Amino acid sequence: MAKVKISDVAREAGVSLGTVSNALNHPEKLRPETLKLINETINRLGYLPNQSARQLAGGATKSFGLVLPRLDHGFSLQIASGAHNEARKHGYDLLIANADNDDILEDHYLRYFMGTQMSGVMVQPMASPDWHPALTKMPVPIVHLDIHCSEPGYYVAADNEAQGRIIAELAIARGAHHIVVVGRAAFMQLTLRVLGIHKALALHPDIKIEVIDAGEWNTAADGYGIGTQIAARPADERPDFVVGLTDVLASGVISALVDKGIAVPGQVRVAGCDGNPLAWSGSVPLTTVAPPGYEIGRKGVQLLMEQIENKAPAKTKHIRVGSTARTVTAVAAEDINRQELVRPFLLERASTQASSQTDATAINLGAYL
Amino acid sequence: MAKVKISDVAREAGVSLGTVSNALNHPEKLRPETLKLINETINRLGYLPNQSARQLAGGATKSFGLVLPRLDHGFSLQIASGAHNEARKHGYDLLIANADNDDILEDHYLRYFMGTQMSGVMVQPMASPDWHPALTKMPVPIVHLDIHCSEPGYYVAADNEAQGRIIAELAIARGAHHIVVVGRAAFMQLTLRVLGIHKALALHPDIKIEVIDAGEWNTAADGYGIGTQIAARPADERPDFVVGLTDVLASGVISALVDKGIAVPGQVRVAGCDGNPLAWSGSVPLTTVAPPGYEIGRKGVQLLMEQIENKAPAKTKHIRVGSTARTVTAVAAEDINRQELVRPFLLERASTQASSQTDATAINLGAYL
DNA sequence: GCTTGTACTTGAAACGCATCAAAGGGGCCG
DNA sequence: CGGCCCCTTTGATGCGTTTCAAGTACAAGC
Repeated sequence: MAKVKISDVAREAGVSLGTVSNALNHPEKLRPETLKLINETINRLGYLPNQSARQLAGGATKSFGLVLPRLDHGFSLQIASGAHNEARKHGYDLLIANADNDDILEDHYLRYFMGTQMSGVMVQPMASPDWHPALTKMPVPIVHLDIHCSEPGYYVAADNEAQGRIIAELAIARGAHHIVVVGRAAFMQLTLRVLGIHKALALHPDIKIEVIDAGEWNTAADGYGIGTQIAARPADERPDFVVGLTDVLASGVISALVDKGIAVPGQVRVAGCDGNPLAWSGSVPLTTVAPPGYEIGRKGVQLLMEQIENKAPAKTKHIRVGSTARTVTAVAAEDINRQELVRPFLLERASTQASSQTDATAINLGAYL
Repeated sequence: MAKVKISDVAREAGVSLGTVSNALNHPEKLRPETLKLINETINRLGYLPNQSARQLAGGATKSFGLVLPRLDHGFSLQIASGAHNEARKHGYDLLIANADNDDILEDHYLRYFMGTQMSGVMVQPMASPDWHPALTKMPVPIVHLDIHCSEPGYYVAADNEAQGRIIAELAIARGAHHIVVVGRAAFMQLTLRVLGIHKALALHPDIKIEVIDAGEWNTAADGYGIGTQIAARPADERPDFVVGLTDVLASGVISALVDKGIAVPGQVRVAGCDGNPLAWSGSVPLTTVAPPGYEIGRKGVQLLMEQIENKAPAKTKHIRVGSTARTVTAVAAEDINRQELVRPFLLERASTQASSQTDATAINLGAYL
């Protein structure tokens, strides 16, 4: 089953090689009947252009590459979705690679994309702030997502500090006196969230704050452990507000509390960070601050386009998405709707009910807060 | 910022073009010192091999393409995850494209992948049973996922009929007298589920069964509508068991019932199909039959490998995954754990509690059934 | 010193296509 | 009928690699 090449089509159709090429790339240049003849021949022979050859001969391809650390994280999916839509809008393809939480693989795919004459590449890097400056210097536009660092380059990230602030303000608004933050700030993103919380609480010295490490991976089980521990405390040492640095942690905490007979949100309120639909499962609806993944993906592609279109683009550009409370909410909620990532319909119900109740700066998805 | 090419490296390192190529592809052929010199030069210049040229000159690449209808569907993600792991195991890359529920895009990406000298391509096609036989004839191994049809080719799919049977048996085991199936069997997969249910119930003529169309898209809102309608019935016309053809539908039904004051599972039990974590959100834990997405992805890659390695592979091969109750459960549960798609930890708890209670053939994720 | 063998290295050819300067064909005008 | 212009088609050239037959250098063996 030898591959059909352009010259086969040309011979079969009785035209020249260049004409077939034109039929593919500049159909408007051909006489309609010639075009039709060629297209028929193409279909008849089952011809498929060799992309490698096209790219080699023609230069850059109209496609972007996106390297994600995992595919099963809602945030990454939102990024992918936003990037995809924006890319299509500009007529570009988007190819996605899963680095599977592996630095080596991430690097591998990144180089692969850059070597494939992609018009641009985006990464949501693993937690390495000093991420491969070598790759940034390559002659391929690259945008880093969900990360900020001081290296020159293009970055789009959620304002994690603002997320912390929002959560803290939520706690304050709910009259919290004793807040426990659960999770290990293993990544810059998480550190910033904690920082935001602290900053917001600095104005309220009367509120007691405690940060509890939950183990290396911030799993639901870790959260459950901490939750159990909290439940075991005498009532007066128990916090009235728990913040999970991730939704998954918060989810574990809630389960533990409920299991131990502590009412949520009756006795203890719990909130998370991430807007991670995968953590909102089971009996654990969660109030959360969602970083605008969709928007980050979109902005990323826009930055790529900017680099492509401007001959001499800025060397560095940092974009922080959702730096204000209102933006975080609005964008995130809109995203989720748009993507049908979570029961949009229930979301709708919830927001209708909640709208008059408070100017909540977080998405309230359930009745737990 | 002109791109560095292999000839630049060669000149700079004072060796010939072919030697640099060897350094990249057959390092064992070079004298260690030459290799070192070349590698240093490569790093110094920031050389990145042009993949297009490599592929053009060298033939197939060790990578697979996977075209998915959506990225935000848990099932597709499981497929991606399984395919990814299996591909890496064989030393192949996996590139993913999002067809965004668009036939045109699906076709586009498919052709793109085939034209990129991919070693093989996999699709989870939109619901077109007579899917593009033209592409099947291309000289690139292709595997269709989650679909069966009579065209020759390679297929891996969940046994949807078995899923229906499992749900029905579950209902029977729970002592159901009146079952309502909610959803429009718009796709073959859904039709098969309904068929499975009917077949299983054929042995129980005493059980009343009703199928209610829920509108074109089987949304949560559709489910909510049906749920409301069911709730409005006089108690004796109300079913005691509702099956959502998808989890999303079931999720909507539960919400409606609960909103209207009907106890779930007290008065009405509800089950879904899909194993879709995204539907298990909020206050809607769900018993569901999960098709083994991870396994389907894995098997798909295996079929690809089979086609690649055998010179004269079978023309057609259909694989049905999870045709027995036990398999469906085991694989799915294992998957979910492996991928941390849903709070694996809670799953663990649930299964511990449930284990002695019944030989449930479905994943029981909550207390609702 | 010559041969044979070993261990690397060389560079031309080919991969399949897009491009573009040039050629071809036909209509229109004078 | 000739000249001109426009529309369409042609095909040689080059894209950056890999490959592989041919070449080089050096060592060992006779």
